[in-house]
Amino acid sequence: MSSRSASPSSAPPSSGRITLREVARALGVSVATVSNAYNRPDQLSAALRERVLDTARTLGYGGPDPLARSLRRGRTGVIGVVYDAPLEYAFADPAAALFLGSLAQSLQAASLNLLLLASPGDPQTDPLAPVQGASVDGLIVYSAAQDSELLRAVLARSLPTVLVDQPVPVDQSVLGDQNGQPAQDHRAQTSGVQIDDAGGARLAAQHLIDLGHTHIGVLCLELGPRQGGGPVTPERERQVAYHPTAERLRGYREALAAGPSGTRLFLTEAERNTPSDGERCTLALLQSEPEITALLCMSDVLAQGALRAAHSLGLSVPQRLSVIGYDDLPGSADLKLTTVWQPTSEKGQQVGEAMLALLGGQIPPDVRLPTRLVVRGSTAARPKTGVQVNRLPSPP
Amino acid sequence: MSSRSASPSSAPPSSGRITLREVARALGVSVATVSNAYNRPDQLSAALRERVLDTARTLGYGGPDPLARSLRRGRTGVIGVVYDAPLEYAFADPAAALFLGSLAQSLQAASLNLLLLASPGDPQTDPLAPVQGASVDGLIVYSAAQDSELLRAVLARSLPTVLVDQPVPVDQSVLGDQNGQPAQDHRAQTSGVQIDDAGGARLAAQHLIDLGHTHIGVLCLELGPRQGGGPVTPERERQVAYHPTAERLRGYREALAAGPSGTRLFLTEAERNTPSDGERCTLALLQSEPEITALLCMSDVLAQGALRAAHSLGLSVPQRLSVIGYDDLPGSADLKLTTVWQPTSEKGQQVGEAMLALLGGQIPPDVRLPTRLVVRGSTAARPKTGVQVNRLPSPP
DNA sequence: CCGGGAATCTGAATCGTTTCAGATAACTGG
DNA sequence: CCAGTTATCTGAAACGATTCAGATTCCCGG
Repeated sequence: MSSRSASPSSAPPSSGRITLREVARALGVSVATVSNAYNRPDQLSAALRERVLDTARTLGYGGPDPLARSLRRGRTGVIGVVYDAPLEYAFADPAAALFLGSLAQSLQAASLNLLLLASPGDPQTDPLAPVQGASVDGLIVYSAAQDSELLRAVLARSLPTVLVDQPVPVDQSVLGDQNGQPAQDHRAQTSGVQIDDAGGARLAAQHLIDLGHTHIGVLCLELGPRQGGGPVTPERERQVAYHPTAERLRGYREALAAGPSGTRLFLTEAERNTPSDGERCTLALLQSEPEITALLCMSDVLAQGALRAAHSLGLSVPQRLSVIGYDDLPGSADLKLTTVWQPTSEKGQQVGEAMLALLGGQIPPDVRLPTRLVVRGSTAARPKTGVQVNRLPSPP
Repeated sequence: MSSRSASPSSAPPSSGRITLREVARALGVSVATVSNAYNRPDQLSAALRERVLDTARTLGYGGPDPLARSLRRGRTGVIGVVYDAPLEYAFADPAAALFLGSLAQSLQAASLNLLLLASPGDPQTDPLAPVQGASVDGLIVYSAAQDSELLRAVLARSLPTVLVDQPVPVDQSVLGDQNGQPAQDHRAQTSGVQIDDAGGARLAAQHLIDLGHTHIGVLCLELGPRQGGGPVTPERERQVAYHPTAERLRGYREALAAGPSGTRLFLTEAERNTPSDGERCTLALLQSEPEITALLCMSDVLAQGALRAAHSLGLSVPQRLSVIGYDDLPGSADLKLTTVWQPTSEKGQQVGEAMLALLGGQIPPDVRLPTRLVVRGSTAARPKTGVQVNRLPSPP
């Protein structure tokens, strides 16, 4: 009724996706006006705006292309989460899931979405490509080996970056371009959030020592990327690349050093952080070191496997074998697992807030969150008897 | 030594982020050449390419901007996953995590990354914004209420889309623009992957009926978005918006209809899919319907809560109370939970492959995967005695 | 010495927006 | 009726790349 004009120019806009320009042309207005109809309603009359939106709908135009908009505006509304293992591992780990959940929540408040950036398992493709090619406003590194190419690639992007459970490297060491170029001070854009990994580990080991255990098995998380697991040689221990693993190990050793001199640690490395790997490691470890009466596990997930192994070996927990985990997952209380609690959700929130601060141009201070020992039913005093765990039934 | 020229034009490129153009200018070559140095090494001499890359490094240029590249190329390398609840829920649900993991894996093979698109819990912000504003090559809908705005927004983007556990709506009903505009045939870009939800549910209910149970409680997943939980009225049941919930309910009812006429179902709806909600619901349900001897749970997570509740009430499972779950999570075997297995990982893989096919211009057929009943130790015949579960101790 | 083909490199259009700096028109009060 | 606002709308320059269609140069056999 009201609109008199409709199709002044009859230039065939052809097929394909409709653009702002075509809407503008169809109405005989400028593209700026159409853009304004979407982004700044106050810049045009309500009537015209209505007509624009109507025409857009009729033409099947779904609004400004997000990509072009991002390019022009300089912001994408996306934060990348870097994970240096195949992504399915991330989801398989409840602690990671919990962390990501709370991270996502705190970022969502600022309308930011998470882009999952994982190293492909496939050795064909370049593991750095995702990080280098991602359109993001910021990066969060959830786990990367110290001094790794991946970490370097992240910092090279000079984006706001938050490092989780990992120290922020000093400039020179990590960005050592042989040609002395300063390569931007990435430190100004980078912040760190960590937990007291070593402290928690120390408490755990101390607990076992206090209970009188002298032969303690340690189920380690991966020491470095893609290696394979198994007994840990001193040499391998020296090369530990993952910071949390290194710290927890350090904590264990510190407690040991402070305890009675006869106590010994038997290290084994899980190939992956899964219950079945924990189970496998436990079986192997107990087989080769039958005097072990307690297990320090670097995650509740591994501990769960240890419990399973103990069960299948007929070793009662905690009477014959004490088991202690790390993380304190939601399900661990049900298992009566003694473990080291860490504020996983709060960590996610802190990381989110640090990112928000960085995006806002501030430089938030590094955060360090506490850990705590939660004693439940999976630990007890070292069995009094002559400790003959020997002659294990071979696993079925 | 070799390079003779270095800085012909001395126009100050000023500060900020370095661009392709500035690298080109510094070298005195065209931008096309610099671009080719990165994207088509065969288009320039190795020597020049080396010089280009060197200069780029010196200047601190980190390679072509992903955003601009995506705009020009028309591909982003990102697939959006739409989840119509706050994201922290997604991560809290092991089944979702499992699914996402395998999905991510299958997409990673094609160098595609996952962008998590969740409805913000905050009612302030537009829940459609993430979907409308995401720069993606395709969308995967993990859970959305039927006929919802969200689903409409997804389809309106006319991108390759895969609907998970949800029927693909027919054109007209969902895209009914009042002005008869056809609005693109989105069906050609949309594919579906589902499981036999109803079938699995039927088996579960049948199992309980076969065991002689006549008063069966049902712990439902959310029937619709943001509601609140509690006993399910017939009216509410009619409005169930989530497809899996509807289907499972249908399966339960079908088995019931085929069984002895005295059997009754007592429905209650969990507010969220968490163990503690399952526990809460179970307590409430048993309180109000003490004759219940068996529980059908729509997820293993809820079942886990049910087990916890039973434990705290002193009801032994399965002697006094049978519990049956849905999903068959990795941890459920440990709990001896009888449950309905679904191929969660395969589902993720199928969804990934369907997306790949769509991106490749094909139209993959809809997929429907089977479910199976896994009988473990949490179900048994209905207790013979006069079933006096009455006089429950009030929860502490 | 010449025509033709390969090897290199460049100009300019394009991707689809946003936004700044006006231009035009309409209204205000004096 | 005019200067000064205010309300609307537009032109054109970014944003940072990719890519197609040449333009040059070089090399080679004839």
